[in-house]
Amino acid sequence: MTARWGGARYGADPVTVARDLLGQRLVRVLDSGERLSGLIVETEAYLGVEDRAAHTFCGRRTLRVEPMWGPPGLAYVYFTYGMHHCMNVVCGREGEPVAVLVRAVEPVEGIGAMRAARGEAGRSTADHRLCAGPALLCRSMRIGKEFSGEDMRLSERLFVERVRRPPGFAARIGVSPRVGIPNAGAWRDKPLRFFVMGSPALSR
DNA sequence: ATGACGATTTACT
DNA sequence: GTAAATCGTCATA
Repeated sequence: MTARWGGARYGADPVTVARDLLGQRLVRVLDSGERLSGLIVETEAYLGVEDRAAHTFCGRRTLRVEPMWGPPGLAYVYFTYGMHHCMNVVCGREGEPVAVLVRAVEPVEGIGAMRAARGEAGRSTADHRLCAGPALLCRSMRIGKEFSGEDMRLSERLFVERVRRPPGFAARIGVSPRVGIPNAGAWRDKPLRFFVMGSPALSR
């Protein structure tokens, strides 16, 4: 039996959680019982009320972002561009609306089901590209808005499993500015994106 | 009630 | 490289 990742770790600050999630396994269990999973290879930290790029900038608290104000370990899933979903892991202390966006996963289990979930586009997609982007991983792993607020510490259908990182893993972690936030002023350039250097499953 | 805008992806010039 | 797709969410009125 594989141990779950998480517990008190979710309560750390978003930069720490973003780095610690790299190399761990994101698991989605379908209603059929089939497991879809992959190793997390790319994340971004969103720092809450001060962070102009965050949905909770200036303390915004609406129905959509309510999970971010909840206890660490909840999922926050939002819909954007009229067609895409993106998944976050809420972290920090309860009442501190910070989170980590999961941007890319390297598929491990359920690759056939992931490809099927992509529909026509999946046919010509290489395994390592099935979850190479925040909206792609939600589509491939069937993570929709119904998972916003899901408690990943307890859920049987969406959670993170602990993976033993290989020696020297920390040296393979790269850092860069976040993707797709050109209008966030000084926050645009802050080094809050973390990724496994050399992974073929990175976004874009 | 209305208008502007996305924490993106894909297709096309 | 640029642009289209497409609609929920949020701010303004």
